[in-house]
Amino acid sequence: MGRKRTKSGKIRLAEVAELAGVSPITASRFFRNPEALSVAKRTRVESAAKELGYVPNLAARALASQRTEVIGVLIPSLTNNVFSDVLRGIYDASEGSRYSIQLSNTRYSILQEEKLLRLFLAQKPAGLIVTGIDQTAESRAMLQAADCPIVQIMEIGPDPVDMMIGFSHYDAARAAIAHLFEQGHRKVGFVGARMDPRVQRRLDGYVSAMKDAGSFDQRLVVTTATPTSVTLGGALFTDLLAREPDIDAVFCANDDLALGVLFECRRREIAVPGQIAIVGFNDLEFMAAAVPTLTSVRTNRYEMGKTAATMLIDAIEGRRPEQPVLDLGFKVIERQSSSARRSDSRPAVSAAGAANKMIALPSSHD
Amino acid sequence: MGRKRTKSGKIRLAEVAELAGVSPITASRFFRNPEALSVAKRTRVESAAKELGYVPNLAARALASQRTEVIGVLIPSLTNNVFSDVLRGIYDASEGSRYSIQLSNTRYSILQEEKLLRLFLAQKPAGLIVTGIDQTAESRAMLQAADCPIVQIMEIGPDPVDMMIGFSHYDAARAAIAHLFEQGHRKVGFVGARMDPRVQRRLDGYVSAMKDAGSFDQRLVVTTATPTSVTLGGALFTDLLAREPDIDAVFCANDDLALGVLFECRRREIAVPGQIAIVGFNDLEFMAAAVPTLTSVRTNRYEMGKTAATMLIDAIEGRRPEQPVLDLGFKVIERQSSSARRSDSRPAVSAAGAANKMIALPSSHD
DNA sequence: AGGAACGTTGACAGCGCTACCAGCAACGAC
DNA sequence: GTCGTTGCTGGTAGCGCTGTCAACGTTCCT
Repeated sequence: MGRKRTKSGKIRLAEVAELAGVSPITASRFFRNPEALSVAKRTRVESAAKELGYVPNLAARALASQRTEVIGVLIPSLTNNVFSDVLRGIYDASEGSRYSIQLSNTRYSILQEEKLLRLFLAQKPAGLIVTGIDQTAESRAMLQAADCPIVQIMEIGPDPVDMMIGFSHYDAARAAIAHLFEQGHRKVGFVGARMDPRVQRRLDGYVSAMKDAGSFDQRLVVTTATPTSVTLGGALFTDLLAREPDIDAVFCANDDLALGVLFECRRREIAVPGQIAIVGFNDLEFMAAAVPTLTSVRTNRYEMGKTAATMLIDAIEGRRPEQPVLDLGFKVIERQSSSARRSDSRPAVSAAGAANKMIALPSSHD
Repeated sequence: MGRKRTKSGKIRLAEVAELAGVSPITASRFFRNPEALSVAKRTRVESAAKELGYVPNLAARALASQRTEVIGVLIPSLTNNVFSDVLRGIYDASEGSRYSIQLSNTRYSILQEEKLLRLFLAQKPAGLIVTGIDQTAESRAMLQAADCPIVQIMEIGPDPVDMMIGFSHYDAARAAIAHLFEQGHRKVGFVGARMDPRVQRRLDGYVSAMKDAGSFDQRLVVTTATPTSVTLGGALFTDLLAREPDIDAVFCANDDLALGVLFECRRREIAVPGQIAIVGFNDLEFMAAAVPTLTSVRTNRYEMGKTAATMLIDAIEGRRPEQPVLDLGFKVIERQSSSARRSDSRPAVSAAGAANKMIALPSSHD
């Protein structure tokens, strides 16, 4: 009877055990591995816990068990729509599990990422989700040495640290360009912002596709390190036009830029797709609502987050996936903005319903 | 010498203390209240910690001190742009502090919020940020009873639980309508989605302004419980037009809807603002880039999040703000989409509205 | 029947840190 | 000189839980 009972009605495991008529350790087991208890004790502990409104003390649990039930998530941006979809998937998957999400923002800096990684690892997380495959050597070493499962998301590549889920931005960009060529467009510009590694790989895909077609010209590429925005799309497009007035299509590294290009075309009274075709990337919701509807490359962001968290939790609990690297693929969603060249110069003003009819069409991939 | 040293080179406070030649408790104090140490010991502990690469064990700290350094954040949506800006502010403010953010998504359900609140409170957070002022009675009681600072964000109202930061959605909507009236628009429709409490209060503001002008008609209001989207903006506007073909303006409860209305106008070849004026809400980035540029009500979302977290941390550390309720106000950003009915007049600069916080900006561009 | 194997339960000893209080030196007030 | 007072330091005793291992009863096998 060493310990005095805590004054306020604070419910500890000991209280639950007492009410249930079992030892504290048995009650403890109930919460971690109910199957290990006999049915009789299990129900007794269960009802005792419910009656007292017991909530386990996570700090004590973490201290005693030498591990936490925290999943660390490192993403480069909180405001980018792409990541908010991924995050939603992660949070949805973690809900109902015992794990909680600890989120940190690397702001597209791999040095910041390294710093945060060190911080996270020191707290022995149950698992880790990191963005992309471009880490510092030091970060990579820490990840390799970490004794928890790790999922890299957003893209796939060689040498996964552990698990990996994403798609090939390179292939996706190539598919977008292939689509434009199929529609008869030849002089295709590239507009990109931020130029993080994934955007860079989209650019690489664009370059390779253009070179394959014998159409590559460095002057067709306009990029900036500035963070992306709709306004920026218009500005970059303006630059592109000043350099190469006779382009017939623009591949935008993301949808915000594509929307900016569309507005800039409207401002300049350039017909889309009559004079210039537009293709975006990610297929955000507004792409299907725009006039004309905007072609984009659909990426499965929500699913990516959800699957990543699910894989991670499974791995934490010892159920490692048969497939540690998962390619979620992409789809080129063909819409009005990239339709064949010969169409008249007015944008197709069609019945509201017709716009979304073009959805579908898996491409070279997936 | 009771305890054996942990086998692997795990650095505990005891190791730091030993190297520094002080007792563990003195080393502990160094991390919590360095000023309490003599300068000599302070520097000794500091260099010892650095030399060993000591990282405190947060679980042990939380267990021993009976409190955590976690700030709980409850928001209704992870994908809504509005909240991602707020979140960014919160994360930015928490960075560099000792506090970490624990985020949960209520999905616009106050029952879910209550459940999450119970979960959070059980872990004794250092502070709490909750969205809005509409909680269940039970939630409110828990918040009142919580022994940590609490900030309600996104809006202001009577009876703050503790601290509060936001603005009046009601006044903001009234200001938007006042602006439309100043520009000569009379038959103003309302388009709203999701209809969460804050959107509802925007609707209330709209209704009151319209009634003041003697122009209110229930048929001018089109709403749905469906989550918002650009596409939905077009659909709701279509409904509105079918009911009231001769409206001359639309006030949209958010910018996504406004963009959808703009596209729908384009699809139907309705001139904006010639035939129909459009006003949105929140002033997302794309509003200034659209063609025509779209008028909106600017809200200080990033600042709201940042200030909320800063106030909260200050309160946790005993520096309570002199002003527990902070009204961040709003601004009607006047752009082309709402300019005066006659085509030759340019957007006017006006100081409209009831709220003294409100400042109308000149503009058409940002 | 005897023993092994299994399933179930409990006792004990911490996990790494901090709250609390006691101790000690240095200093000023009387 | 004595007494408090202040500033700094250390010892003790947990915080609430779980890992480990031992002990027990039961079942199954030979």
